[in-house]
Amino acid sequence: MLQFISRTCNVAAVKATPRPYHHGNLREALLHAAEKTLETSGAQSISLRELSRELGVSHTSPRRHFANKQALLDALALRGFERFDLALGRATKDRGHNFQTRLTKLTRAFVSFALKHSALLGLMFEAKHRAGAPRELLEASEKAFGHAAAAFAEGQTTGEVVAGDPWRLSLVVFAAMQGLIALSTDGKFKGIPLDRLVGEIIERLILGLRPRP
Amino acid sequence: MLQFISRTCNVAAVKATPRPYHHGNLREALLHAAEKTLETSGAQSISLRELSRELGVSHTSPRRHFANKQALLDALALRGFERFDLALGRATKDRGHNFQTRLTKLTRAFVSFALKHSALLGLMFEAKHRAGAPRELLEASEKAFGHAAAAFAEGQTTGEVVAGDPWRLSLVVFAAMQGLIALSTDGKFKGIPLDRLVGEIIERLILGLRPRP
DNA sequence: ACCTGAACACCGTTCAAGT
DNA sequence: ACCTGAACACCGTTCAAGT
Repeated sequence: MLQFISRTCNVAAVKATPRPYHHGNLREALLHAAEKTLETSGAQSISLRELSRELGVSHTSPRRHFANKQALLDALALRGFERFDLALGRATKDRGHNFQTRLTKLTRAFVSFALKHSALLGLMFEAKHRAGAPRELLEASEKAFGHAAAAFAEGQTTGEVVAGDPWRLSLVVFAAMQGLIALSTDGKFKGIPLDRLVGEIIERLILGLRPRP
Repeated sequence: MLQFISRTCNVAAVKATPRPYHHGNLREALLHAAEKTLETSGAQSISLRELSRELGVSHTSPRRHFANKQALLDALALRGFERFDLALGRATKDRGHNFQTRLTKLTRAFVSFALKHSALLGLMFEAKHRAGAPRELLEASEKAFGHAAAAFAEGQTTGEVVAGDPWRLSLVVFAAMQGLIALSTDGKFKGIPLDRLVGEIIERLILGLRPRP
């Protein structure tokens, strides 16, 4: 399986082999190459001309698959949200735990995704924020964050969570995680690794900032 | 005073008036023009050549004042953090209130800054996050966020806040705000304006997600 | 349907030269 | 000390033409 992937995706191999006039899978190849560039050199280093060069096609061929550069970035962001959704779904599918445990798993999955794909996550939110962002992108984002709302709703039925709109309650947690990542550098906040902070923050959110009466 | 500013900063006036060989204030003028572009068209639209054109100087003259484009963006981010610091400082200087009120004022100031200068805030965090970001930028960020830590420390002395490192406690609040902004679109989350959500979130953070016993 | 090549209007950065 | 002009090596996008 891994060999299959590396054979179809290996850029050098594609370049060396005499390529037919039609690439056959240019859209996929562009997205794959773009993501590699994103993770290694940042979003600003993504260039349609450079990607074309890597894939051995003319610099105008991306046009057939993406109306412009932004469309390619949006497609990359959409894939990001889809994978993000899967990661969060996996983290919450096990219902045999209490609310705090589920919430901790969910937030750890979030932080883990953020650390592994930090440039992609940045691109995802930037694309979503853009004026005139495609509807699919907003929907994909909504879907991913729905996992938290679902966990909160279930926590309410078991009496572990206060009453209120689950979406607005879950906002607090996601916001805290998203912000934690934004405020941190190198996966650390004031020298403490993020994944060590997660458990602490979740407990603080559940118990509140006020001293116990 | 306002007239003075508009006279010295008005780009059209500078362009129309026969300009001496030395601009005299090119560094300032570049930063001012760059911020205008940032707020109206986004960070990606900032171009050294275009700024030079607007100011009526050659496209190579920015080089004397900024080693490269990134240096100009960093300078812009640094100014952002300084203004951010001032805004948060003003919001917390009045000590005649309880912890919840002070915290709400602080977070409202944060959200207000974020809504007024969203592109700048984005640039600030991106610049801070960059590998090899200048030390000044990290220090300026630290200084601004110190206002929250101070409010938490004081809340502890009056028994309104649980024990613990004030920096780590304040992280929860700032993270929540930062994330709230990131997760929202157009200053709204699911149609509800951010400033309406702030009070609700602060109360939730203070009381906790758990139902009252 | 998919890809190419030439052309256009942009970039940032470097460097020798001017005031 | 500060600014300029020419040059270099890049961009994204358009469009007529090729397979």
